[in-house]
Amino acid sequence: MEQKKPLIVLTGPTAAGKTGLSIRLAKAVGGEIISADSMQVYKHMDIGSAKIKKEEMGGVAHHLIDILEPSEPFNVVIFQRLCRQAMEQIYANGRIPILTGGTGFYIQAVLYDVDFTENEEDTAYRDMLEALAKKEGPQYLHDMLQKADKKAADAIHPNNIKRVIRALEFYKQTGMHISAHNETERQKESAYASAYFVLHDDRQKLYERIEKRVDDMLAKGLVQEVAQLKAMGCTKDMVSMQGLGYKEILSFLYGECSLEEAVYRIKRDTRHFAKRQLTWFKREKNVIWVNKQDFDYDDEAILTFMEQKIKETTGIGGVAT
RNA sequence: AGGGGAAUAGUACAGUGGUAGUGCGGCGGUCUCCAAAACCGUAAACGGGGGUUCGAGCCCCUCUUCCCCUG
Repeated sequence: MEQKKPLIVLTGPTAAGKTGLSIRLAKAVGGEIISADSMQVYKHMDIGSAKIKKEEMGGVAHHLIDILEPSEPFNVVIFQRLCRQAMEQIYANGRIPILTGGTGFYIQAVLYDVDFTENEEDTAYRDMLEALAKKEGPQYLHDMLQKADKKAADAIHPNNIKRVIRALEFYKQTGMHISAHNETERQKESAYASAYFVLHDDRQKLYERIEKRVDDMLAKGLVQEVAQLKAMGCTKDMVSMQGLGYKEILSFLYGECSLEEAVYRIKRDTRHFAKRQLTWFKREKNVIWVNKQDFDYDDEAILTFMEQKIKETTGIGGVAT
């Protein structure tokens, strides 16, 4: 069997401090950073996505940042493909990939080499189901799924139209049950010699930092950034405009709510988002929790701990190349 | 000081004398192609003390607090 290649994952809830730490880690370990972030892939979206600045990179190579126009679609499958390409390149350079970002689903897709059975665009069927859901109600679609894939239907709540549609689509395209497929995929082990770090902090502190960061974003000109995107022709239905901070400010710019209301929603929804991220990471196997409190918020101590763990799990020493 | 009104969950509000509800927030969870998305679940309250009544969040008295009006 082929030897597993090394992969370092550095994740955690939004505003936990991943970005800063990732640079230091990359330098210590001889790594390059791949962003596992569904919004930082987009150009022209710097402030709201808390994107790292060129001058903050400290010479460390970054991948999957600023690679798409906001009008372009993006999803796990695209991410997985691009991420694999980037990793090959990094291995070829004799360096180590460091997956950094808060999108747990994306990390999972790469780490467990999830099979999404790529198939040609079938938006027609999707659109048809969406229209059907609107007309007949969510229960109607769920009933369809009940007949096609009972197990999936039992597992998915009728109101969760997105996943009901995906399950139906999967059945139509492959003739197989997504419930069975998922079960198989779930049993996979990490495809890499990986160290999976989750950076986290006291909930109260995290929430405070989130609120402060949103205020900072506004001070830096988030509204202007979104206004420019709007002027470029960005609309609500684009994947990029579903990002936190973007959909709310867009709504404000369309006169649908006050700025105060928009800011309130950004803060609230970002807090909720951070909570969902934590829930996700709690479920992931083999994660190494890095509680900042336990290290007295000392980055040096955190780094030492991480290097130690990396040596244990991947066999990589701490010597930079 | 006098007159009037209000007091119900963290908050904003419901609640014929008969099992105290709703939204938002909080907390927990699901997730294998829109995931910064979508979805689900849960805890939590009648200001204090008397009285009337089989039974009081609701009626009466009183205390406390808050709001409005008038000197």
